Amino acid sequence: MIVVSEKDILLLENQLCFSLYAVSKEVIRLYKPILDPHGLTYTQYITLLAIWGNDTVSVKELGKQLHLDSGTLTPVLKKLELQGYVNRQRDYKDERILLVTTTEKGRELKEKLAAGTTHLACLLQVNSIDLQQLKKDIDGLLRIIIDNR
Amino acid sequence: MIVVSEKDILLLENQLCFSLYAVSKEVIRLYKPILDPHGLTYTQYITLLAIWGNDTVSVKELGKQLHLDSGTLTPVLKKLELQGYVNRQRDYKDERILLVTTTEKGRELKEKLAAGTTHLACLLQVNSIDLQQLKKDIDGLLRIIIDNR
DNA sequence: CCCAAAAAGATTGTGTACAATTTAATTGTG
DNA sequence: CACAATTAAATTGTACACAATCTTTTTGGG
Repeated sequence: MIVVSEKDILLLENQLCFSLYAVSKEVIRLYKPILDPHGLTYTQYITLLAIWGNDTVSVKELGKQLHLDSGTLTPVLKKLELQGYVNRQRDYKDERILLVTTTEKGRELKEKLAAGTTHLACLLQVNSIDLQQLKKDIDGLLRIIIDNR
Repeated sequence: MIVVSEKDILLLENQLCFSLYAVSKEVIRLYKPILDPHGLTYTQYITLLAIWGNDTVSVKELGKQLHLDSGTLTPVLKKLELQGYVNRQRDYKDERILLVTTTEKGRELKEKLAAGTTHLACLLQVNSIDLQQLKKDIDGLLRIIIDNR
């Protein structure tokens, strides 16, 4: 086992946090050419992913799944509505709750995006890293952090 | 080997990109209580890490190490200078280049932060994940992405 | 039933990120 | 040497991300 000495802890290249930060941004960058033609940002994209994974979903539940709050989601959802990809309407049983659903145009977009993202997955998969295992490890770390807070 | 079917690719929970995005934000959140008392943001923190790792460094080289451009770095560096943690001055041999160095106050801050971040590392290390290996895998992925662009 | 507390979004303000453009300095080529 | 091309930062504009606050609606205890 390699131990990082006290002295070296504060080196950028020894920081797991920075590796995560950097790779996250680079992966988001990979999505840009796929999303741009549809006028989508990455945040809009993952928001749509979450919406597609739920028949009907509240902003609060979306925020929980996406690790985002209403301050971020409200403008994103308004934009997606403006683009015609989602519907926003209050729950008639509880007017505090805003329910979000996908539209027909949103469903069509989902079909179109499947091809591009499959291509992206292949681009990475040709290489030697086990992405499935990597994702499991990252999700494990995520769980530990969330359970400890 | 588990294969994700075409149909399930566009599920949020199957997206490696989202796991990276989420865990990166959560790890940054962990740093907040450590950085806040010093009036530092996470971006300022990693920028300082990079500066501490170099005697003298240009904005361009900082950007390369941090995966950030001058649009992000210029205001961050100005703030760090205002707080007294770094010096900014043009290279007398080439006035286009801005050279950044740490100050005595910056070096003192480094000492103070070492304790907090060691604590943070321990908080995660008690658990079952091999963070060293995880970092290696993430850095491997980062390398592949960068080499392919 | 009434009203304080809680809950869900929306809003506001600050600080990134990053693309695109601008400015100033330097380099390379005729 | 002159000047176009290149380079390094800074600036501008847009879109998050998140803390803090505000508004509206609902809930729960007396």
